[in-house]
Amino acid sequence: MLDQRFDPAEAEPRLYKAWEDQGCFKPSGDTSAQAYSIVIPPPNVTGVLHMGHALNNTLQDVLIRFERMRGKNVLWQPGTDHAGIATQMVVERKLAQDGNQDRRSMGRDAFVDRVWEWKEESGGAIVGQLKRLGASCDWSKEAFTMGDRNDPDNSMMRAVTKVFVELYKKGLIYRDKRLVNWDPHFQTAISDLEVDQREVPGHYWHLRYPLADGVTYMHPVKDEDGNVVDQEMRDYIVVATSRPETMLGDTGVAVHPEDPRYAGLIGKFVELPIVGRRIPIIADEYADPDKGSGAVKITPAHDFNDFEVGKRAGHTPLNILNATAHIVDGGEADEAGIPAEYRGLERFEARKKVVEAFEAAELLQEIENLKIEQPFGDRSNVVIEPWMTDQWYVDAKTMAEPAIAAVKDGKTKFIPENWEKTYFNWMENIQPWCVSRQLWWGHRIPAWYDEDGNAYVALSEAEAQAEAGPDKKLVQDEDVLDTWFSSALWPFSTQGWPDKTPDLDTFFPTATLVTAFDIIFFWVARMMMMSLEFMGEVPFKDVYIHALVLDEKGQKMSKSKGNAMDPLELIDEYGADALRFTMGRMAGQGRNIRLSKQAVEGNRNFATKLWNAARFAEMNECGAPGEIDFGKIESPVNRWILSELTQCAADVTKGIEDYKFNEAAGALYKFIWNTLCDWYLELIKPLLAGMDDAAKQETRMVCGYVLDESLKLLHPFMPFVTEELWDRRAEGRAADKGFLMHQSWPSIEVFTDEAASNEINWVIDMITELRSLRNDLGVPAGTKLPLTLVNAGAEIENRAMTHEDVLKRLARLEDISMTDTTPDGAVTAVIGETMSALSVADIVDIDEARKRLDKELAQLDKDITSTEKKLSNEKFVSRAPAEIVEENRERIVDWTARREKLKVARKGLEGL
RNA sequence: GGGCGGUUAGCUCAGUGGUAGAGCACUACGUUGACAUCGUAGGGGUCACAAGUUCGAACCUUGUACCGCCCA
Repeated sequence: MLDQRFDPAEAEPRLYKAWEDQGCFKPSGDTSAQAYSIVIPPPNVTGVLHMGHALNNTLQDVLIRFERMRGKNVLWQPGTDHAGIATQMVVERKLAQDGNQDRRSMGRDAFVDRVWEWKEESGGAIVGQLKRLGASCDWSKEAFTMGDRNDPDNSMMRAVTKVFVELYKKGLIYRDKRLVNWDPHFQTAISDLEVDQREVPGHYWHLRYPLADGVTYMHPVKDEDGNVVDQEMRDYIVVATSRPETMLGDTGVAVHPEDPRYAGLIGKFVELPIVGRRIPIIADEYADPDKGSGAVKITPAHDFNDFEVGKRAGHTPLNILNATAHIVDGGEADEAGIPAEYRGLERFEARKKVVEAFEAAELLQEIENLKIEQPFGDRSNVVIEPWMTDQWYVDAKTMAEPAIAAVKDGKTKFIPENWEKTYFNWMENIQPWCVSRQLWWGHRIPAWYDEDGNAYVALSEAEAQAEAGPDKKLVQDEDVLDTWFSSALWPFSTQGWPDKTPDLDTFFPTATLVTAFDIIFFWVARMMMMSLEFMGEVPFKDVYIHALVLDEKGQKMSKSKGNAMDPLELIDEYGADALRFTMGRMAGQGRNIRLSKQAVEGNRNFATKLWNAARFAEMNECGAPGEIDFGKIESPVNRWILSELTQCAADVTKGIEDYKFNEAAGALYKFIWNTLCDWYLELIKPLLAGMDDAAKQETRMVCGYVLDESLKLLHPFMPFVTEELWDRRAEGRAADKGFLMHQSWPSIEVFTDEAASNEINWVIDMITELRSLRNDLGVPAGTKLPLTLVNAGAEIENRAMTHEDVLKRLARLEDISMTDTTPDGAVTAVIGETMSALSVADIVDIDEARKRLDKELAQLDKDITSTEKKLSNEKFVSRAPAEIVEENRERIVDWTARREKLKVARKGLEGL
């Protein structure tokens, strides 16, 4: 006997373990079947499961379980990525907490060992969390972007090295000195995408740069409204900056070539305060006449725009910051002419001191308070500095071309389609991809330098040495590769590439990538580029972009806002099935998900409802019949539920195939709750309790069958409760057929029986309307009333007699009788097409009965009038499709007949 | 500045041209040997606004307003 309710906390771990122990997640290996593969977007090895993961992996698991049941040879490839900065950060922090040496004093090898130890002990917690969610990944193939520490020859490592070397040989990787986003905290370059542009309160300092050589000019003076009222003579030019300390590295001042105010100054010089350097005033369209003073200081070594301006003007960038964002010392400081008291100052200290110096020299014109956009490292939360360094770059522009073409040609499709635009927009404006990072945790760059600084890029040190010649002393590049460089290879590196393996043959390219939009740039684009370059094929046919999970108020969840919901807490409280089904029901295309606890609770209730339906089946000996022959089913209610079931199967299948998860989940919810539980189980109760053994047997069989098929259809969304019920119901099943997750997906052929549907829908309408009438009249819930049908006609009378038990039970009727004349002392109503009289005697509110009829009559009058008007419109009749016109005509007929009967009923109430 | 999306019941959202829907919340009533994590019934909407196309618009077009997000 089933318990009163499902206990997810007990059942879920047990079921997951059973699946895993039996190897249920491995591909079937059936090579005659179509292969279907998904690679998981590898979560950070430092990560913990958040709502985004929960959604992302639920949807993947729905697809995977669905296709597995459809008989495909299915692989869901799991794994984690090594998350260069994040992991290094975690381990460094841990070292500090434990009072150990920092990484620099312990040395590179020892530190990297320490990171591996951390990874093995506490990394990958998220894997266990994915299991709690029910993810049916093939864990025997779990991969890691850094490969296997104990196997230096592992393919994940070799893949990265091979790709780097080959791209270098093709000229698609090169070394260059450019500005990068420099994180002074981690002392590494980071990508644009790891930089958060945040709007913060800041200042514009308006600085006066004195003109050199005694030059003066007339500058317009404006009044409060901005009108020019006067001219004044100036011996300085004003520049505005939010970073005054960078002036130490200024190489010029730019004005717009067509700005009349400064036309005479172009080619003149200013004498840079503090450092005393003479720098030119140049014309460049970058200077915006409407912004600030219209003149802008140029610091090529510390600003991306200035870098370009400086290049155009032929300036040599002057670097004034070191790797920790302190003012330089030594040769570089000498070159820039930086006074001793500024050297070695931290950047914000230097800023303060520069401003003070300008103030003291009466060169500080104004401090404007305003919001400024400032770049922050998304991991370090410190202000990022544009900084000149030598880095390795991938020629992304060249590699993007085939990746753009592949989507244009439809080889890879985005769903929803409009994300293509985002992809194209980014790909078409792609910048060189800086792939080197000044970290220790990651794939070491396979480049060696001789003493003259010549680089040798090779698969191994020995090869590099061979290339350089025996006399050269080589040193390997200190840097590692960007984590995304290795995850870009994920769809094929996880399948054994560069070796030619059966898995690679079978599971590459993958079927679908499931991800959120924010990773299109990070990852999708890069996988496209790398797969096309090295495999000659797109990595996946479909890219399904799902929503973000927001809180109830529609805000992004974040730890700092404190509005984050923990999926594991929700799983603890309501079960993984409830969370998954909630995600599925809300995963409509192109819309974000606002998650609330209430929603999850509602879906937990849905699981309980299903559980109790199974309990009902158990109590009534509705076993597990396996396949049944629809042709032999006789009773209308059973034929009706089979047609509803098959329609549901078709809808669920279509929904998942089209990535319309909400439609699939919605169809299941509606079928199981509103059709199966609310009606079918109620309608069959008299049959199950009745004396007709044949009907009873048939009903038991159909009920059991429908329940089992429902479990199959629901399984991809709610794997645990369905598997548990499948197992608990196994007793009646002919043979042990194993796990539900390995059953065949139901057929999508829809079984229809219009006559049965009409009959059952009549019963349902009858009951609904009688209940509504009783409620409106204020009939006490427990009171049984006699019902009389007046002039109902043979078909209706037959139906009423056939379904007498059900009608009596569900509409609380004393009995049902037929008559030709309206009985006295009864309240009459029109139910369906039938005048019906409920003998309610004095227990009802006759006023309410009249009101009810008046209301309905008024509504009918309105509907009839407006439809008549429509039909009298010649244009409607001539232009609208014939079936629509016909439909409206039929409506009029039906409504008019109903109105006549209502009028009679209303008249009957006059005397009461 | 460029792009994308949204605006439908108190809330969260379905609804791609033909009688406005669901879940939650709310109100009333609870009886039936699956289920109170439940059942039955009910109230509640100028589909943001304006103009247009159409026999007919929540849906198509244009514009406006407001709200998100992405990119620069």
